[in-house]
Amino acid sequence: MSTSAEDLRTIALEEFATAGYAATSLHRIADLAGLSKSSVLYHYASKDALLEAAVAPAIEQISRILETLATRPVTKESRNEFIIEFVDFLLAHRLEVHLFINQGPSLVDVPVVDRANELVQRLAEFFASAAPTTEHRMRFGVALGGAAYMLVAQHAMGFESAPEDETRSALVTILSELLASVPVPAHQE
Amino acid sequence: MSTSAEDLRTIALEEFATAGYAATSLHRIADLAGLSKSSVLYHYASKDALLEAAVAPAIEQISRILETLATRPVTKESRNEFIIEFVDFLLAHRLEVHLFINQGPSLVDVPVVDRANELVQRLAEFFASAAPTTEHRMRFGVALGGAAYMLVAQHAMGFESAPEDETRSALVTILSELLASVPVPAHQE
DNA sequence: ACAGTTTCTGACCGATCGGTCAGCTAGCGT
DNA sequence: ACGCTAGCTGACCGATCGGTCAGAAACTGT
Repeated sequence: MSTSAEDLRTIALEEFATAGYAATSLHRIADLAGLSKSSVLYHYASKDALLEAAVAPAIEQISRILETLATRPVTKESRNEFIIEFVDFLLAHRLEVHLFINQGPSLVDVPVVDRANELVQRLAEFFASAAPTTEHRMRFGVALGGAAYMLVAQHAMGFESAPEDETRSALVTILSELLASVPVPAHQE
Repeated sequence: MSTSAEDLRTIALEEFATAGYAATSLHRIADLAGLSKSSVLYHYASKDALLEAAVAPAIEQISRILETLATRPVTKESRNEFIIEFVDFLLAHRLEVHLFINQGPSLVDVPVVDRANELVQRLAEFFASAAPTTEHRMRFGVALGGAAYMLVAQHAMGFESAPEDETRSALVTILSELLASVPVPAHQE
């Protein structure tokens, strides 16, 4: 098993998410990994392929979460459980989420990003399904975009990153509050 | 008075904010404006200069808002007034804000963007000055990043853009709620 | 009609981009 | 010792990048 391929994925994800996909050259990724540009293209057929490999695990996980979500009925309790699950997902894949949220529209030609955008739409529908008013949809959008922004930009905002569990509980509180007033659909047992 | 220069500013801002600064070429901006790349560089000395010209009005306005903010004492009432003022700023300059929030860290070499980042830090300090806990700071970050995301990505999230006044009132409600629990500093008359 | 200025353009430059290719090097099974 | 493969590299390619420059085109006041 080669560690280089995984190192490249990690490095590329970090750079793509923080500096931007278009602004990150294969040369820079190679330098950060201590390799040559040719070696990067040996492990991954193209820059697109490297991006896909870097974000694939996050896509799979959120896709899995959404599938189990579709089976269970939507109640206040199941939604609160989901928020906790979702926060853990955001914490574990903050770079990928930041990449999707901020660069999604400009990366429409990459298939895996298209799929991510589709998943975000399904998430939005899930939350606003019972009462698709402007405010309810905006609540979800602010929660998602705000969390994604915070998790990678907190150091740029002037305060050092807090311990992980503190961040987690604060995020659960804020997102729960944001989404609490969004009604759940009426359903029969 | 030439309309070309202002057209270029508008077009460049739209492209920089949605497609990304690095991913937007001068050739594309010229095409969208119906001009040649040389003409773009006639009106603006460089790509950086074009970016600076495009975002300068937004910088000046938020800077002015922050100055008047520093003179008045911070109370619950003055903060609620400020939130409304801030929402109107976000609505009027959604593209610029989106650009700062999403691409700020990768554009540190452009002076005007550095100044914008500094202003964001002052805003964060303003809100968390009384109780700089992790949650209070995150509330402001989620509010800012979430609003910036919503205002340009709402069409990408599956629902068409709502009428402006509806968006405005929803945003005021959400941001007020997000920032309501953040205490104001105790002060004497 | 003329000169002067503003606006605009195509040709061109060096640098960098993503990507290809032939070949070097190190390890491993036999 | 041998061949095979995986990992890696520098040289090279066409395309595109931001930017320069000399000059055409259009508009101005006189």
